[in-house]
Amino acid sequence: MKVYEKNNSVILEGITDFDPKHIFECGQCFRWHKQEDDSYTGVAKGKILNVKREGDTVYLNNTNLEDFNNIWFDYFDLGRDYTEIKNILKGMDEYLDKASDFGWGIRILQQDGWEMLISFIISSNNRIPMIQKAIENLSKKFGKYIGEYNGKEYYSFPTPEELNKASQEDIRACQTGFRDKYIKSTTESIVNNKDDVRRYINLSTEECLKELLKFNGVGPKVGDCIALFGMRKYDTFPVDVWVKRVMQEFYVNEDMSLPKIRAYAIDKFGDLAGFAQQYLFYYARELGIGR
DNA sequence: TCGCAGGCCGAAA
DNA sequence: TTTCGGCCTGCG
Repeated sequence: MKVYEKNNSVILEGITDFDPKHIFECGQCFRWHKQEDDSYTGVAKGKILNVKREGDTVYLNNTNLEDFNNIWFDYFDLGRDYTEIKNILKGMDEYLDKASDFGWGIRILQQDGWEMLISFIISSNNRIPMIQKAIENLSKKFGKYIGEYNGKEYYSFPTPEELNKASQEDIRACQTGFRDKYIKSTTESIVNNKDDVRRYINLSTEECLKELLKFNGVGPKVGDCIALFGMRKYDTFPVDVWVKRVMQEFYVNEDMSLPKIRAYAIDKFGDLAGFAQQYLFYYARELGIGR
């Protein structure tokens, strides 16, 4: 892969296993929006970025080499060999073979743990457009104005201290619904205890999940998502309705409970469970499997 | 209309 | 330990 900077863009030539649609629509993030030219614009780490792919070239627009090296290389998990991951998964069974071909360009973003914590609390029993709207509202009300890109204003996700200024009513006014009390309680707990969820990255997967489940509004599925998408715990397997459907379609009985499906998958896919989950989720949702 | 959506909480079995 | 009802909100 050749990397160079040109006109406020960083260009990645000859890149493999990278597709914006697959990355931004496989269920791991909520702040990236598709543009008219099929590129995606979003906010991460307090920066606005636009991502576009043409063949085996990826354009990271509105950035420079310094930010690429300090931020985006890790954010897009570019140090990991996804070709190898897919090869191992393909060897496991025909369903993963198909699913990893279908979502060939998926990468698990290394997102901020705190943002994942609040985002996935909002995701419970909710729809994706509503989740996106609520996160957008919280950012606009309590985050910082970052700037404008293509005529649209962007705001950073609020820090724990910034969000702690919001009352429960303020939070509900951002369209969070009944999850307002969970967000308030979780934010308060973090600020009052001077906790930093980034330290959870250093914990074992088991310890990490145990800590996450202490927060109000975080159950098994939400905890798994935060651990996988925000804490680099790749040996977890979040079971949402789509994953449940695809697992029941291909692997297990119709009546198997969620915790048992999770245990089955972690046992079967091991250290690559999180990656398998992403390929299976994207495959199931795009094709409407089990509906 | 009313069920339901990328679940969780608290109570009850 | 596992099961169940209720829940903001907006869409089909």
